[in-house]
Amino acid sequence: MNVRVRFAPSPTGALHIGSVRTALFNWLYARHTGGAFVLRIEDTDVARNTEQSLNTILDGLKWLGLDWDEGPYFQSKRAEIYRQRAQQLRDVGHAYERDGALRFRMTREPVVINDLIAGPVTRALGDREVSDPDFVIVRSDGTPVFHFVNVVDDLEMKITHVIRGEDHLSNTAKHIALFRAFGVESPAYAHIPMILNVDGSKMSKSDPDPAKARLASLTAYVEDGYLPEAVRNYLCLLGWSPKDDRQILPIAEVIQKFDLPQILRHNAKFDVTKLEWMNGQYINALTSDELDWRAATFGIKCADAPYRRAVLNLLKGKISLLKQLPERCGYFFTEDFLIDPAAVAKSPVDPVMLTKLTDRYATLPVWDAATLESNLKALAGELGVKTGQLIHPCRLAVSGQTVGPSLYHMLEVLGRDRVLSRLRKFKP
RNA sequence: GGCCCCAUCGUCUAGAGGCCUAGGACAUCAGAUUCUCAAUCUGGGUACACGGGUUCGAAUCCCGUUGGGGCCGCCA
Repeated sequence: MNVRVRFAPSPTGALHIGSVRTALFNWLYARHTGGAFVLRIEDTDVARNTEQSLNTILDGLKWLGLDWDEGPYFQSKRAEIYRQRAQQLRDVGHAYERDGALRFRMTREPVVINDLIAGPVTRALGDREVSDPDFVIVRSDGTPVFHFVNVVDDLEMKITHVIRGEDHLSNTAKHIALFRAFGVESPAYAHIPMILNVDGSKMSKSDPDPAKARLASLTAYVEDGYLPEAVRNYLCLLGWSPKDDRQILPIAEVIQKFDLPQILRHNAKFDVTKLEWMNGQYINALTSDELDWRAATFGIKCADAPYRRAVLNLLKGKISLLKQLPERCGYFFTEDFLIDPAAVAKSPVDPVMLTKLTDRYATLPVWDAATLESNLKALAGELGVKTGQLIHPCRLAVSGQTVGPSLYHMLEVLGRDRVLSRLRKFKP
């Protein structure tokens, strides 16, 4: 069978992280089967749609590397198709008008949904549905409703597998009834469980808690300096597993192993802490080139490219988010860096010793980490002090902080001129 | 209220009746190491929701309870 799947978001604000996972699973399944990944924009609710949020969707998918094979199709441009399909339902007696709206004559019998993930589900009518099982498919203003256009498009676009959030599982009975009314078989369904906040609440873009609301949008991860590969990898592991003990997986391997029946049936909680760890792993694995251009988007700009790269290389093992870069490496790029008062209080500086270190460093024939280390240690020995008594003040003088990369490597990268001038200028 | 889905460490998961005194990862705690730690390494603690069955044997199968989630719109 020629697999055709689709991602069908509605352009209302930011792209929800749960939608992103739905898109990812659709994409994975398409790539796994060699099928087509179709992008369809469900913009039938004119009042809520914006042009900007369409771009948010497209940019988000591109950022994650989820390329689509067809579309985007816009429901707002397919009115004629819906009009004809509505007429078809009228003709076969499955739709009737009431109060100016067109209603679908829904089956009263329980509907069996053979879900690829949840298994066979028998959906009976609820109490409120029993009293009025039929539902509106075209509003009195003539615009079609979600359940209707969703089914019509899946039919017209020859979608073979509908992979979507579990929030649609109950609605699927309506969709299957609609397909039957059209006289065709419904596509296969795969309802993937939801992702929730760690506290079990729903991830909502409009959560009253701003921190939680932020976590629900893909934008937050882009802004915070997550790598798309890391976000994608983390999302793959929410409800799916390679079944060995690895966490970091090349996407090609996920594509090869991914399949619908092994998707877990229970909801997953979104643990941003683990994602951040994973992001650190991905950052650390970045090549110098990749890190360089990504850092540029986080404000790391310095005309001296070799120096800039050396700095980034030094820092990359110590950060887990790209947005940490400016604060962690600011002192590499300016002489006007801040001397942290707390750091001064923490490690008292003996100016005499610092001067001796400066003098010794000034005479070094070569300037590399090994030489800097051996000389500092030798001086500490001559002065009868612990290396730490030279190291900490030195770190403070050249960086203004108590934490940072290995001192000798840091000095090597900073270079002789910067180091000596900072040591001479420093006043505790 | 009705209908539907689900239930292994705090979190993501491995586990498809004996290999489980339940494995891995994140987090956490302790120790080690280096000049610092937000790095690295080592080690520890922590889970089969509960109650009934079925079976020689159940985390794994069945039923119930409890708990969580979803849907019942002229929103998507």
